[in-house]
Amino acid sequence: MNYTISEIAEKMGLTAHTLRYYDKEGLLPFIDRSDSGIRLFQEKDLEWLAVINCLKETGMPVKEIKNFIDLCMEGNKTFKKRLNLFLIQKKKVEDQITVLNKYMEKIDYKIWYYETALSKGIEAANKGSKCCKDIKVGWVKNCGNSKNKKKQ
Amino acid sequence: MNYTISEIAEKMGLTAHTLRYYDKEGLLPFIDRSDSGIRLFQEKDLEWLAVINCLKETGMPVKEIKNFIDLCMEGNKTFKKRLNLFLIQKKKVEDQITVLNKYMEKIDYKIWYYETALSKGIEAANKGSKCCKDIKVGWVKNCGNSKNKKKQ
DNA sequence: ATATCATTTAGAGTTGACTCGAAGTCAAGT
DNA sequence: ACTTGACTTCGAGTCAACTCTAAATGATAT
Repeated sequence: MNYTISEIAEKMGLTAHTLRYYDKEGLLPFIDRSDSGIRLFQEKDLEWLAVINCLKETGMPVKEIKNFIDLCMEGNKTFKKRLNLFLIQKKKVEDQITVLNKYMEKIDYKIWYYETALSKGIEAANKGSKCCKDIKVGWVKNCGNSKNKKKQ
Repeated sequence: MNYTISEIAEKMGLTAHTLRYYDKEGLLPFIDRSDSGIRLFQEKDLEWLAVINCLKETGMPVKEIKNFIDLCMEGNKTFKKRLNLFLIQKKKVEDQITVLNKYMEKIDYKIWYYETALSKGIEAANKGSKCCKDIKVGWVKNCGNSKNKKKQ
């Protein structure tokens, strides 16, 4: 059974415009067409879209996704290259998660700072921090006048 | 002691252009200027930049960062709003990490798939998957042999 | 003091990823 | 047959976030 571009757009949380754009960019060379040129999406295409979506959501640009699709179209002889591509992508996602966790610490410090300042006053917040020394100096106070420092 | 825009750009891993762009967008209202109009960056500004960087790297658009900076400039009476902003941002980062972990599973499956196909053949990979049923149908199989299509 | 290099502004250009509009074609319902 | 609404392509427009250029001024080294 076939689906229209709108049905697929709906299922994938995209617009039909976006799907046509992806097609134009060479991301969807596998979709069939009717005699009159209308795209006939099938169940299997949802798998393709899921992988494209995975790569896109983990930060791969459209052009690189196209390269991957091109590899797929070349057949089994590109397995090694594709494996490598996913190994690289895995590393990138791991790095992204690491970075996000790092920033999460900063955000947690800010939350702690503001909560302390709100409940006990600014002085307590400025004195109390034992964690996150790198951003210890309240930059509340510093909205204009500090002495401290250092960050990479 | 003061730093030039280039020194700060270097330290922050940005370009001087980008810093001027941020300034133009209202992200750096706190930096001093010399009589002749040259920006005089101080240690304290590195803290500001670190927080701006944190918000930017966790996906906050420049315009929203500006709103936050504006709140800071209004002084202590905006503490509650700022706390709230960071609580929202924390939630967003948690969500991002969750999503990335989800995609990581898909990537791991792909890696497993290609490794199995490479070491034991495609059939084994197509039969063996117990996990990730949603992408179980080998799209390896589906590569290349779909009837055809058109393309712009 | 002169050359060289950095800084300033305003504004234009680039890139990536859509997003939309026009004009035409196709398919389903009455 | 006709209307309506979804589909098609092509190309232009939008938006965010830079990125660069030009022309002028500032700072530094010889």
